[in-house]
Amino acid sequence: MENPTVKEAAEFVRKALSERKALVIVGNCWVMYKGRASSKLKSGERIVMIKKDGSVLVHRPTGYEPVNWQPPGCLFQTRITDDVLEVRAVRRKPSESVRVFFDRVYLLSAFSLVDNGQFSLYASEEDMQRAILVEPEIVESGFKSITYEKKVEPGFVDVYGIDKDGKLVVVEIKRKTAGRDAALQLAKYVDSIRSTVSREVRGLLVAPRLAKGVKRVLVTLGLDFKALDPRKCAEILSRSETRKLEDFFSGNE
Amino acid sequence: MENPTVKEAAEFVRKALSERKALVIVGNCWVMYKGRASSKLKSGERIVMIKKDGSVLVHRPTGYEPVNWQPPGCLFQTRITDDVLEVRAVRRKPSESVRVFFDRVYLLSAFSLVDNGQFSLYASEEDMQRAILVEPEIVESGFKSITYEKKVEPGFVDVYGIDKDGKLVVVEIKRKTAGRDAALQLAKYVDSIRSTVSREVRGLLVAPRLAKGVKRVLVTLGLDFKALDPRKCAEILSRSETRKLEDFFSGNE
DNA sequence: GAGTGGATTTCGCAT
DNA sequence: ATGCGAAGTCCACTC
Repeated sequence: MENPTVKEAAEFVRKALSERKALVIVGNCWVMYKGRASSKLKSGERIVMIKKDGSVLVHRPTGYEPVNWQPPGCLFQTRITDDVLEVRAVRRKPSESVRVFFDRVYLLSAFSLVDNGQFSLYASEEDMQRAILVEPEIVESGFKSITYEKKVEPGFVDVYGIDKDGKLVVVEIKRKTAGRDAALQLAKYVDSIRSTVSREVRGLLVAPRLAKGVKRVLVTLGLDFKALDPRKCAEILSRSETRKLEDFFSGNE
Repeated sequence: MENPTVKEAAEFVRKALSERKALVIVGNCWVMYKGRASSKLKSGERIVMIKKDGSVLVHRPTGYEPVNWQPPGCLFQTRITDDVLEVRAVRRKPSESVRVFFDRVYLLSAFSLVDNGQFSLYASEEDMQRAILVEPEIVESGFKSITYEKKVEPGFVDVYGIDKDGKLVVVEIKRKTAGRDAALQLAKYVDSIRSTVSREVRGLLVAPRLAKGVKRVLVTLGLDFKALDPRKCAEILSRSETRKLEDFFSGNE
C-alpha cells in the first residue's frame, strides 16, 4: 500500500495487527515514550517495524539502533485524532508504552513471514571453550582438559585441566581482550582450588589479547597467559563439525 | 516494487545504494557473517533494512534485536549468481562482512527520508542529578546542593551539598537498583572528602531502590539511603522546563 | 585511536 | 520470577 490516507492506513494497521502479521510503516511521525525512562521524538520521516511477537522498532534514517522501541510482548491500540494515526504499544512488567503518531504514511506493508532458518554463531566464549575441549593442545603443548564449567566457590571455572608436568590448571577464557577483572576472577578461582587441593595449581588466562597493564597484574598474581584467536577456535569447531558430518554420512569413525 | 525478479531487484538495490537511499527489502534470504565472530543464518523470510549511513539490519519475524547486522559505515556490493541476489556489506576496523543472499524478494522499497526531529530522553542518571540540583528538597528536607561534577575519572561525586544541620553531604546517584559497588564507591568518596575536610561528612546514596543485602552494607559503612524514582526526576525536569518556557513567553521572572 | 562506563540495554541461563 | 553475566553488544565520552 503506497501513500494511503491516514484512515486507510489505520484500517490496514488494525487488520495486520489482529492477524499477527509483520508490519512495516514508512512515514512522517513523532514518538512519545514513557516507562523505564521517558522520551520525546519530534516530527520526522522514519521506518517503523512491528513484529508479530509484539515488538516495535522506530528507525531513523541513520544509525544501527532504533531511536524508540518496545521489546516483544506488546499490546496494540490504534486510533485517529485530527487526521493523525496513533499506534500505541503497551507492555506490562515493566509497565511502559510507546506511542507513534503518523501524519503521513508513504508505505504500509504487512507480511506473514515464515522463518525457520537456524542461526549459528561461532567463536563466542562458549565456542572457545568447546574448541579447547576439542583440541586442548591449542592452549599449551601437553595440556589435557579434565572438566569444564566446574563449580567453585566464587563462580564457574571455564576449563579445568592438567599440564604436561601434571600440575592442575585452571583456565579462564575471555573471548575479547582480557582486563584486570578477568585476572582477578581467575586468581580467586585458583585460590579457591588451592585451598581444597594439596597439589600445585596454575592459573591460565586464555584470551585474544590482554588489556594494557594486565600483563603486570598477571605477573604479580603468578598467573599465566595464552593468546588465542577466537577465529582459530571457530576454525577448529567447523573442522570438528565437518568431521562429525562426514562420520554421519559415511557411518563410521 | 512488489515481487520483483531477482534481476530487477539487483538493479533497484544498486541504484538505491548509489543514491544513498534508505532501503527496505522483504524476502527469503540466508546470511553469512564473518568478522569479530562468524555466523550462519539459514534460509528464511526476513526484513532487511539498509540505511543511507551504511548500516544494515537483518530482522527475523520475531525479537527486538536484528539477527545479523552491520554498524554504520559499510561499503556495499551486489551481484547475482544462479538467480540469487547477494548483497554484501563490508566494513573495516574492525574488518567484517555480512552477506545476504536472496532467492526471492517480496517487497523492495527505497526512500530519501528527511529526519531532523530532535530526540530527548528524560530520567537518565544525569537527569536525576539535574533534578536534584533543581529541587534539592526531594533528597532530604533542608538539603541544599553546593556543587555537582559531571564527570571525574576514575569515579565522580554526583552532588555535594549541605544538610539541614550544616553537615557536608556527598550524594551518589544511581538510576537503577543500587548494588554493593555503589555503596563501596560512595564510601571511598566520603573517606576521601573526610581526609581533606575537618567537618562532619555524610554519604547519601540516592537510587530507586537497593539490591538485596546492600542495606546492611550501608549501615556498616555508616551511609544513608534515599529512595528516589527516576520518573519523579523526569517530572521535575519537565516541570522546570515548562516553567522556563513560560518565563520565556511571559518575558519575566 | 584506545579505554571506560552506561543502556528504556537485550538475551539467555541458573537459581 | 529474579538475578547475574555475556554481547559480533552499541554508543558517547575521556585520555
